[in-house]
Amino acid sequence: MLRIHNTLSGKLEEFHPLREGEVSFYYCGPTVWDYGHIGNFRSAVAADIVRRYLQFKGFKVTHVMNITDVEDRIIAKSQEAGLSIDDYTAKYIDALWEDFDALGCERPDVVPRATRHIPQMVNLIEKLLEANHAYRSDGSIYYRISSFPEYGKLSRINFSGNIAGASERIDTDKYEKEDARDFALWKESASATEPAWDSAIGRGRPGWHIECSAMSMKYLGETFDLHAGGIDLVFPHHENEIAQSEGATGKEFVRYWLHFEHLKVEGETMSKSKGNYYTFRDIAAKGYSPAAIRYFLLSVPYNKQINFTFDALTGAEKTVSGLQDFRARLSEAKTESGSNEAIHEATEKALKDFEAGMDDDLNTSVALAVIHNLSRTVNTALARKQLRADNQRELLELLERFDSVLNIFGTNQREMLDSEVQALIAERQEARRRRDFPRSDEIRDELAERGIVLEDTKDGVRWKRK
RNA sequence: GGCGGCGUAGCCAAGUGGUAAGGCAGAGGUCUGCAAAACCUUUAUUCAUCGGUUCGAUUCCGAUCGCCGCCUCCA
Repeated sequence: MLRIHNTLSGKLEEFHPLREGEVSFYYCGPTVWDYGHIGNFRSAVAADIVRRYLQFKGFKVTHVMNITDVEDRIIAKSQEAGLSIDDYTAKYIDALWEDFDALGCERPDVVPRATRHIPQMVNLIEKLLEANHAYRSDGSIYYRISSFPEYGKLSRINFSGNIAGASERIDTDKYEKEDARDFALWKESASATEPAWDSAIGRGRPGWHIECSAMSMKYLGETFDLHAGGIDLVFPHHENEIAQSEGATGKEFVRYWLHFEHLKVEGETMSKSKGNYYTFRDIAAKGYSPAAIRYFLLSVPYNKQINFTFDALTGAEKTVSGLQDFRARLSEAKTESGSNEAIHEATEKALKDFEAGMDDDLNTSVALAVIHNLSRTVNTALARKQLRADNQRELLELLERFDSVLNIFGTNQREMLDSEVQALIAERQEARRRRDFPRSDEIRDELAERGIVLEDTKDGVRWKRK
């Protein structure tokens, strides 16, 4: 039974979706005004693990990930560049998908964009106005927090305690509001040139929070199972989503809230001013493989801060390559028919332990440890020629299942070597047979320079790309 | 000022009221023509510090120090 930490209750809860066998899952995706920094992808990978593990458990998942493309910063940047919102955000959205795919994240089923859902937002705001949860002030519309007594239930925010240190910042909003805590649902455009939409509630643009309420409702219904995002979204974004959605429908909005912890760099906050700000592309450009980056990002459970260091990434690179070698060795092994009972038991135990770890609030660290332990057991058996055909088949199937969640073993397709390289390998084998080791070493060095690493085994020579 | 998280070997890091998973790096060994890979052995009497509760605490409580986050756009 899967248990997850629900931010709403603050407790570990058994996960039971609304409809048997189906899970509705909304992940608050990125704001597309820049290339995604590595912290964004910590969240994206965490969300991917959530989705994939639910599928592993047999649920049919409807995964919605929004893309925020209406927001003050995007408005400002696109105007600065003299581009429409669509033209300005296009290259960042393309880059997002490239990175997303490189990191092995399964694409969400639905990816709604705020700019494409203005009517739904307007509709929701109208409902809130009717229900007296919202009010007009100048040309803008605000949510009336005093009308929603449960406000604060997700973040457990305590406004009375906040006043002392944070009041200056809360009060600086330039618009006229009844209460400093009230937030904008609809903003009147500041200038005639600013991107804006004409609608029944006036000319303007939506506030940041309303898109998630409107879009999740459209694709997942008024009440849905799982809502995830970075921990920084708890307040105010998710708190406001609850106020908007529950204020408009009178129904429970989300049953389980999941929040992903942040990524630090060398123990510090990542920021451009500190010079430790990295995008996924920066890191990949330094020669680290996307598989290693993915492994690193999922090696620490989602609910813990992860400390990004290049040393750790180098370690992940070696680890991933070891796991991929393991799978290749297993699939290439020549085994005799039958089954080794001890290995069979170890295989079943690994599945059980993997599931137990993941069931415990998606503890990927434990899941990975299970795979490493299995790898050692199986490697030993392979070295001692104790593995039989049934074990081999069973183990390959198990790794396939593990990989349907973690996606770290790589595609493992055997590409063909060009004939020149093949000829060199054959020549080296011949030289070794003649015990002409100077020549065979020469060939090995030459191939290494071409990025092909050779390993001599009892069954012949193996090669892999460096 | 309010609220929350963290501090575990050289590095990354899991975890628990009953005696420290896993990975990387290191050391020794097996195998090998030599390598590589793999395997075996080894690497924290100890979990920031100081107190308390307990038969027993790294795990619970309190204090102290340090780091991180939210309270403002953020993953």
